[in-house]
Amino acid sequence: MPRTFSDEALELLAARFKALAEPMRLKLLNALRDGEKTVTELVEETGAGQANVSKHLGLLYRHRLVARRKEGLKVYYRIADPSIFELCELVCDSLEAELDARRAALSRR
Amino acid sequence: MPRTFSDEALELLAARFKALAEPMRLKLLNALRDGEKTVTELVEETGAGQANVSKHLGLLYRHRLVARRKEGLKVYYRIADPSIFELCELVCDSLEAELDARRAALSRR
DNA sequence: GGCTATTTTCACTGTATAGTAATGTAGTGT
DNA sequence: ACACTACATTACTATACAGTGAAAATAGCC
Repeated sequence: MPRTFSDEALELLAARFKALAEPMRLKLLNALRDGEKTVTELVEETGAGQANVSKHLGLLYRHRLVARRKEGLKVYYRIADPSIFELCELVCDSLEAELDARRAALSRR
Repeated sequence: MPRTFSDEALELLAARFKALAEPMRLKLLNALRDGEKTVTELVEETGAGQANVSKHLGLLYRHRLVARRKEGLKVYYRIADPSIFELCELVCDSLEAELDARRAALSRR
């Protein structure tokens, strides 16, 4: 039984997808899979600029996708919504199926 | 056991999320839940401009999220990847949980 | 108070894209 | 051939935002 989506619901849905629609943000989320990390650690791990990482983390935080904890000078970020990874798995499955289909379409001609 | 995501995988993932990160496109996909429809029908149902609908459908088509079938003058679009709706359900659940949390946070102070 | 380390914010540039109007294209009927 | 319909494409404007470097905030140390 499909849920019915109001216009506002669609806006919220789109906003969340938009928050996930950036490779850098996915990279950050992925880096947080094995536990909380500081901004500096994330900068090192991703190779991105520090201001850039901070901005992306801020956005993820506003979307409640990550949470943060301040300890002295450092700020530790962590995943706040583990359902993200289910999402990614689902999409990956679908992407693989799509690639398989394209491959099959190629070899068929 | 978490899947490991390469940089390319993250790009592909982000690209798919981006395709879903537009309320109008979600509206179109939602409108296609109950079966295939023509562009004109979708224009009427969404209230958007024809060129706009056509462009969005083209993008969804390139992403293999919808398929199309030409019959005379009309083009019938349909959902090509039903996993989209699982995605939306997942995100909606998460959004509801988030809203509940915010509500609770408000009443607590 | 200064001094350093960590993170955020600001100002800017470039790029991508949503929406729209006009034009193009293909099929249908006369 | 002409006109009409359905859809796609083009050209344009406006807006959003990623990335970057510099300045500003924040917190600990001497």
